[in-house]
Amino acid sequence: MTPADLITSIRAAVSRAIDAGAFTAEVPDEIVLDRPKNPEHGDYATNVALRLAKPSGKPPRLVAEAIAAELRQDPGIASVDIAGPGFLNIRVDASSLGGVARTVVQEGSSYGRTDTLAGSKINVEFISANPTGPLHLGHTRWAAVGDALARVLSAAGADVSREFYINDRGVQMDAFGASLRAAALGAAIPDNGYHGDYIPALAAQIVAEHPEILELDAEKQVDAFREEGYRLQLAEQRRTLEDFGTEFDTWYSERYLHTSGAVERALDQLKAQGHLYADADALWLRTTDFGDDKDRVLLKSDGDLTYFASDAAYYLDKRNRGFDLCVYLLGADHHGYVNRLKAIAACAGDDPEANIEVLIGQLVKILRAGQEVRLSKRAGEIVTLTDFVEAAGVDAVRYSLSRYPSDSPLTLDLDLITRQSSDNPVFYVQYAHARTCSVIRNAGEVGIVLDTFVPELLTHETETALLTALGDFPRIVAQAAELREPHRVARYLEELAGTLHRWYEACRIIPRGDEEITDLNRTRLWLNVATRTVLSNGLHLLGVSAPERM
RNA sequence: GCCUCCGUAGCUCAGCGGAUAGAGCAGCCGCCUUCUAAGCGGUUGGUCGCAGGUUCGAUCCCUGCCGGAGGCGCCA
Repeated sequence: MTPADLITSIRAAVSRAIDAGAFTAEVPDEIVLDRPKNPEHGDYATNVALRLAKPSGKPPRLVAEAIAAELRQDPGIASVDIAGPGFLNIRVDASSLGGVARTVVQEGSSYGRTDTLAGSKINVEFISANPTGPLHLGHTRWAAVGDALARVLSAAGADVSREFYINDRGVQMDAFGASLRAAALGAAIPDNGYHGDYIPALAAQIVAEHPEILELDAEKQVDAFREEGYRLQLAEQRRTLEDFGTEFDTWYSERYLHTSGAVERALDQLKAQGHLYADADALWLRTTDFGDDKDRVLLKSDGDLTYFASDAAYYLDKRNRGFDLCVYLLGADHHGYVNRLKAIAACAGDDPEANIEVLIGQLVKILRAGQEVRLSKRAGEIVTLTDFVEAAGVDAVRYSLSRYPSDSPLTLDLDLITRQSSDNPVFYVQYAHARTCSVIRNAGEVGIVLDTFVPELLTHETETALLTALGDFPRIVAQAAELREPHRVARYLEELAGTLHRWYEACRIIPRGDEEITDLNRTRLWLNVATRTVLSNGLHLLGVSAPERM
């Protein structure tokens, strides 16, 4: 009996109690099933009686009694107790609970997938860096969390597309070209230019590959440096992200928005919706109609389109490509964009609550030897994704960033997350996985096979705990998707790893010495395999490897 | 001034209205002849920023205040 099965049983019990006239109320749409913190309270608990007390006008405990009486009729339910103001504490009988292990093993790598978001087509846009330099710490957070979010949304049944918006248009590109040219010629980098260490190296590479660039006149030279630098930096970003395990379905160029006519189409569409107006020779979008604090310029009086015009066109282009929901993952410095992006959706006639969602990633700081590693150009300590991965490894970086909600500021201790010990949650979870794999190998050597499964033998308290934890996984994944909080998967895995370790200490899977193989050994092997499956599926959702040996 | 996020153990942080508020680290004490000790058990540590409100019940929701981070351009 999985938690979903139990909810079905509870709903049926509520329905029968109502039909029997015990109280009058509607059967609730949603029934909340909890895992009590204190295992003595039962395997599961529900507050459904407390919820129904008010609408039915009956005391909570009376409602609870009526539901409990019905629920006890259900085969598979061992006991139902009423506690406190009217909680139902439920114990599932061992053979029924043990069935979770079989379900997990049978479903294998698809265990945890649900259809809670089935039918929705979601565009997840993240990182979207300028192609003018290396990816830094802020990008790294989204490279990990955005990718994990996309995986979690997919697991919940959504049709997900990952997208990287290339900011390849605008004055920062010219500043980039001018900086490269200056570096190549040994001149001073312009004040508004790029001062990173990578600039001279990149300039030298461009000159080496295209010596003829030095023959061009100044203006053409800036253009040429800009375009070559763009090409190389974009390739570098793609390679870096690929090595990090984050791949995109679409790399979308801002320039393409303009060359493809998407911007004109967007202006036409917004005009048709009646939210455009002209003032002081500029063209404005009346975003204040929809919660923005000021209207925004689309076309400047000098005839240039603003970045905001690209934003509007880009959003509409995504919608025209068939996405029901556009998710934007932005850095904390962009949080002022939330209202205006939502206003774009509203101005276009969309529902800003349903079609667009903006998540803000707060700042990440890194401590090394107790000191903050600063983003300082002068000190040469620019923290790039590559630096971070070199220092800690892909798994540790991805996991460390994925186990926190992205909307809270984060401080990571480099010394801690690079330590290969239990201090480090990623190793704790990976070790649990490796341990289950080791048991599977040893079981194979002694000849234990999964031919017999006797769930009622799984009666130890650590086995009950492990089974209920395994049963939670699909709900955790669905919740992580719904709330856009992949960190819930990481926290769950840490709990599960601890539950596995405690079981492993308490219960032997493989017989000692020359003891005979019993059904208990075989059945425990099922539980071990089920746990391995969930640890592996969960780590996969975070883009972290699940090693078989450590 | 306005907007967003944050304030929970010495530190880093979980906890989308439920029971005695949790984890890891740091500190202290134990457990390896047999399935991975990268593990397990025990122990120390809290006015959940403050004050009201809503509720059977608030760390969680609402209001105000205090403190911290960030954002408020015909820049990109």
